[in-house]
Amino acid sequence: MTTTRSAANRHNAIVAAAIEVFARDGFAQGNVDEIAARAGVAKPTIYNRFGDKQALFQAAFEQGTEEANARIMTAILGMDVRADDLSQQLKLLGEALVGCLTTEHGAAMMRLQSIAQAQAPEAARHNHRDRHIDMLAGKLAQLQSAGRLRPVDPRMAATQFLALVTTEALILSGFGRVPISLERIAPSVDAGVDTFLIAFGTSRPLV
Amino acid sequence: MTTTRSAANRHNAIVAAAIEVFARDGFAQGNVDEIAARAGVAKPTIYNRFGDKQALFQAAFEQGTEEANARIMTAILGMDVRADDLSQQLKLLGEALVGCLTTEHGAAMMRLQSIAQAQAPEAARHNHRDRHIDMLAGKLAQLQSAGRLRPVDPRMAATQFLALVTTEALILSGFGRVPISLERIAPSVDAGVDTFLIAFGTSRPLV
Amino acid sequence: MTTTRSAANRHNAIVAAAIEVFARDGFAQGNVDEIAARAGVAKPTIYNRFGDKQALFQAAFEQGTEEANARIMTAILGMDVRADDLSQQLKLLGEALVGCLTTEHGAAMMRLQSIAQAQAPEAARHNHRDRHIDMLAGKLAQLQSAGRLRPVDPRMAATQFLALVTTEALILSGFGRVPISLERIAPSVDAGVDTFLIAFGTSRPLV
Amino acid sequence: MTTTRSAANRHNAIVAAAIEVFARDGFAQGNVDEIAARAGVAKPTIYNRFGDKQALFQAAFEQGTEEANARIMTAILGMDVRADDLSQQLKLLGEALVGCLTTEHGAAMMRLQSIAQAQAPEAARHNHRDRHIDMLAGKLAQLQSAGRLRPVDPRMAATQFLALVTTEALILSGFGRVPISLERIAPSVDAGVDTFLIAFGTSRPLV
DNA sequence: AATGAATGAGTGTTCATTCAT
DNA sequence: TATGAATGAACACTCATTCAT
Repeated sequence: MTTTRSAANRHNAIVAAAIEVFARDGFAQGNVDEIAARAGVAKPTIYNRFGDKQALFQAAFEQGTEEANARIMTAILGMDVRADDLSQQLKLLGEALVGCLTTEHGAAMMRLQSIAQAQAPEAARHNHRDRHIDMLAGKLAQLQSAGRLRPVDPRMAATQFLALVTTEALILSGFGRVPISLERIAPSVDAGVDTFLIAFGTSRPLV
Repeated sequence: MTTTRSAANRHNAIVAAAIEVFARDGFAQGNVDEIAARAGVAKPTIYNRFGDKQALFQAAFEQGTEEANARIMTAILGMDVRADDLSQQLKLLGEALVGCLTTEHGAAMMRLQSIAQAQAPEAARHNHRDRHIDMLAGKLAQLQSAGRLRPVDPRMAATQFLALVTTEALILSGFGRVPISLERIAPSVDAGVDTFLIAFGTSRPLV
Repeated sequence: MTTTRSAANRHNAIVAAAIEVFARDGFAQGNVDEIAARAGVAKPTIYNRFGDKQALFQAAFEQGTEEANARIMTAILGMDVRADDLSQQLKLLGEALVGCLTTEHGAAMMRLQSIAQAQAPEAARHNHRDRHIDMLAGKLAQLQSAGRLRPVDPRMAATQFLALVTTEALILSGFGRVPISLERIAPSVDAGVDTFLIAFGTSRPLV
Repeated sequence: MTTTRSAANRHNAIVAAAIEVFARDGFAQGNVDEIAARAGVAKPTIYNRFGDKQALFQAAFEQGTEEANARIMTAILGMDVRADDLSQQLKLLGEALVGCLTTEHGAAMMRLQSIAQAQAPEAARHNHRDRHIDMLAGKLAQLQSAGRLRPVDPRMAATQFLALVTTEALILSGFGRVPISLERIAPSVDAGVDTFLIAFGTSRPLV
């Protein structure tokens, strides 16, 4: 009670600082001193709580991933499968997903993701991508049941949806290094959705 | 003739060693001592020729990229737009492209690519992706002229082709960190081509 | 009380070691590793406390200069302007001043002085020579008031006193590099005082 | 005959470059690469001709000293012991001597001198100071014979003359590091000569 | 539990010097 | 003889990690 900053506060401050620093500088270049300074704690405090640099990274990565994951899940869950304009719904979803990457935090997480890939492959498994695909596949299955999408393997469709819709954003953003505006990326999202609907929709366009 | 190793040999040995080491350990962790040892030269030789670690990385990255680029260009150029079975041609192309990534060298280059992204964004521009898309777009345009693909923007189609066909390989391989077999990835390539042809082909499948 | 070496101890040990090493080897050749070893600390301790080699030199130079300065000030202040034998007083002063240079520490400081001159001219301003001249001028002014020296500009007289009395010692000692004994240098000190008194005294010798 | 630069030319160019570089940067910091570049030769050429860095320094120091010495000797020899105005003659001499230090080359030589003192004490013996004192003593002896100076040990008088006249210039110039103008230093030269004449002249001033 | 200070182990870079031509 | 290229040996400086308090 006397301490102005609770233990949880400290913990969060450290993790937040670690995300910033690791996302900016990578694992090897990320400086524990700077993390401590930004978090407003002494270095040994970090070591007392996290053990070593690798574990600190892990913790930061996991917590950050969790947050990003929650956002993505929310976006997917938010899609209204009963709305009239399916194309628009999918484009909104696509933009929401891409938006998760263009966010400061989202970009940082992408960087952490690729850093983790290089640094601690086992940790990188926590990317939750399978969960996103499952959840999206669930939505697509509903659309199939409603006769609004062709009845193909929903996980495959979900995977390809993500590829069509997000790849360009990933590349343009340099995998999270360069911030990109939604305006810049929207056309490729829309084009991805269009292609997706041609391939998987039930109302075929003229040849 | 008398010297067992010419200057060019040394240069290549250094670059090759740099690619290996940087691809495995990243830029910051990549050890110049080890690069020198692997190349069989003294450390100052590297500094004499390349200036500093960053420039060495740049050189390695550019040369490696050039090689990978050549392979990809060859794969694209090799596609026979007049062959009867378009689907098979595209699948062969897709597998060739994915093969460029599953190669030892290709994987290394992908790792360098993402490292460069983090380390020297301006350098990472040398990834030639636009050239690949242009070249592939050229091929697709030919197919459009022949009435075998719908007449849509060929660059957009090329971009989406690459997304559909290669994304899964990129993700499964952890962006080059984990080697993947062609067998493992072939299904997703084929599925990507199938979807591509449904969306962009002229002979529509049954609904 | 429990720690055998307090922080201040460490600090002093480092500075002392730095003085020794820099005085012997110069700035560029002076090895931080050796300074650390002599001081019985780890190298990073030095860098933590002083920042870099240049700052370490500065600190050593300033502290050493301060000490040498104190000794010289004491010598000047110690001169008794009321003693009967003025010549003897001045010779004692001269020998004391020269003694400050023949000391191990004094010689080291002279070397540091010339090293600093080359290395960090702005730092070398801390040589306090002006203060010595001022203080000596004060003493000479007292002697002038007492009618024991001719009434000329006391700072000029002080400057020339120092030149006459110490120049030979400086040169013989190779500016601090070679230790010289007081016996060896005393004659030139005495001769300097004699000349000084002929020029500035009030009781003229026979021609 | 075919080579545009003779061997002697090369030699001189190297020595000149060495003087510049060593005077500016000291021995340890003086870079052989830069010396070679300034001299327009390859580094091994220097090593072929001089052996090692130390020998190169020695050679540069000796040749430079020789030149400076010649200038000083000329100044001393040029004093007219029969001129009416002795004071003026001595002041001209003093200014000439000080001028040898304010020269670009003279200052460089002073720096080399103190560097040599630190680097190779045995080499520093080549400073010819004793010769200057001898030669000046000879002049003073002539003046004594002519009854224009009191008959005291001429070497001692010469030594004190140099001290009185040049010390201030040495100090103000930071031993050659800072260029000083003759105007700035002339007063102290004149004052030194005045004091010298009071102490050693035969026509006494009023008390 | 938190910290100021210390440290061992490295790492990029430089430079005098030497081969090979 | 002159040189382009190579190298061994250092060295300043950093940083994750740990003591002592």
